[in-house]
Amino acid sequence: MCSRFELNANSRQVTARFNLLAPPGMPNRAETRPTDSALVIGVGGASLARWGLAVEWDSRPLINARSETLASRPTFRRLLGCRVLIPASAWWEWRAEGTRRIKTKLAPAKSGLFAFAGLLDGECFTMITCAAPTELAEVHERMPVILPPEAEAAWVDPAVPYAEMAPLLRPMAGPFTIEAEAPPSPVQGSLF
DNA sequence: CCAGACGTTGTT
DNA sequence: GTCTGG
DNA sequence: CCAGACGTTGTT
DNA sequence: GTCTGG
Repeated sequence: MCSRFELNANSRQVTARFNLLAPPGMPNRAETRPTDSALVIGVGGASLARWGLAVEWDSRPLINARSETLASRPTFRRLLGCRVLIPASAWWEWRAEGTRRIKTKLAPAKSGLFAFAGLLDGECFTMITCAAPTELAEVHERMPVILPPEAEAAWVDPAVPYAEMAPLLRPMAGPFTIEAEAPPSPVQGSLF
């Protein structure tokens, strides 16, 4: 599921939206993929972290954590107090249509920045997922957890027990904008 | 980052 | 070799 | 002891 | 590498 997202904003906009004390250094690109650096906001403010936890049994980064089970997974359990916000403006899923996969850009219809729920492990982070609501299920059955803005401060506060935060890990209410992106064009068209 | 696809016709 | 998706 | 999981997503 | 189940 979510293996790509966007933060289409500048440092000043992020500072204002998340009440930061100082403008953060921003990622090089708006579009973030696994292992890329992304902006994360924790109890100590904003910083850059790599997307995906390193695990011993797979060379690929562990980019998602299921909300339904993360409290019982040893890999994530130790991180339940290292909660971070991941500022974003949209994310992508791939809708299966026969054998084709249609890249689809998703965002809350109410425009503006929002925050995914993440867990930080040193310099790497993972993104928490939940079931997708009906409106999005036809695109993809899962989605990243988007926190209600009023819960963002508590989410990053390690003094707040995880048990109080767990109820937040559920599908965001819509509506959403859903934009299918143009299928990739051939690198070289036919000559005639 | 890395594994897997990358295409179609016609049909095992 | 390059692109795509997880 | 030792094979298999360990985590996700999507699904042969 | 470490943990778990048979």
